[in-house]
Amino acid sequence: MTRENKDILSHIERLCIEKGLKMTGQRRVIARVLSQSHDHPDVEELYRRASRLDDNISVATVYRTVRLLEEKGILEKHDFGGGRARYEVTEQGTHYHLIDVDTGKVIEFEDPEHVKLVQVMAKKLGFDLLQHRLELFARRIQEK
Amino acid sequence: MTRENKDILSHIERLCIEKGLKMTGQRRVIARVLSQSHDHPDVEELYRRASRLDDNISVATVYRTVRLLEEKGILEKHDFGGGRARYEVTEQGTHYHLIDVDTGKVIEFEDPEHVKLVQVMAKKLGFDLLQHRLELFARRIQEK
DNA sequence: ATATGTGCAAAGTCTTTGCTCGATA
DNA sequence: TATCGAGCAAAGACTTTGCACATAT
Repeated sequence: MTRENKDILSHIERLCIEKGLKMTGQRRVIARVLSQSHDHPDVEELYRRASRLDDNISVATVYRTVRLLEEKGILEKHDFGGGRARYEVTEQGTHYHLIDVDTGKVIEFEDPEHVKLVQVMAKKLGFDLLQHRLELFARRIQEK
Repeated sequence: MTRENKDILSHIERLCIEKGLKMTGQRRVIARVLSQSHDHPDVEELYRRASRLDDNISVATVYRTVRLLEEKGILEKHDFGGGRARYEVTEQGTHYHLIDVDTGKVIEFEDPEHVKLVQVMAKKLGFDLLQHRLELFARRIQEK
């Protein structure tokens, strides 16, 4: 990889370095792609985006990298149906997903009250909550 | 299939008949297995349980049957991680899952208030809620 | 220099499907 | 009997992995 565009580290690249990961050219590209992605791409899509920046990347590497980043807590893996895993950069603070069943688009939203609520739910069942997910499958309200 | 044990229809078999499904011996067995299962088995496990009752069943048929029953609304498909789909009989009234991360066990619970709450959430975002899922990943509280 | 990452293609999982035979309504 | 289901094995879709080579630290 050349030096151009390298002085500015992407957000994810910084996180990778903090975690002590060896930064290869491929990982830098994938990190950059992830930093610029504000949706929930699957591996195939990440591979497509990464290849646009650098065609020296194999899909196997994308698979290996997302797994690595997930283990490091940098990425989150989701299953929104459709058979392929989808990824997004871990954000601080829980957020939820509403999936538009007609378009497949995912809308994110937060609800701090709900976060407290589910902790109480778990406690009532005798558990300490580690993680949770709330997913709404819905259809846009028709306005005529 | 012989007549033995046939006079008593299982709960699921009754539902299948109501939906107008052709009841083959295999479907009857799978229906019986499902009626007796109060957990969240995957296809492999259903196949194992069905084979115990009748070894004339192929795993392909189990796949075809769970898909059919899911389409008919008799079964629900879940993804609790682990790569394979897991099934449970549809119950009236939404319920939620708490997954014990140490044992993998799934605890079901209901919360009618929460059902209303998420409908409001969706509405605020401009959507009509079709389905939703809430899953808690948690660890049993230590008492010493 | 050494440990680790990558590409490629093969293999692994889970699931679906084409075809022929068999069973249900 | 005509239609639909089942078994079997092959194919599909997504993901992982073994091996030889390349690269970061």
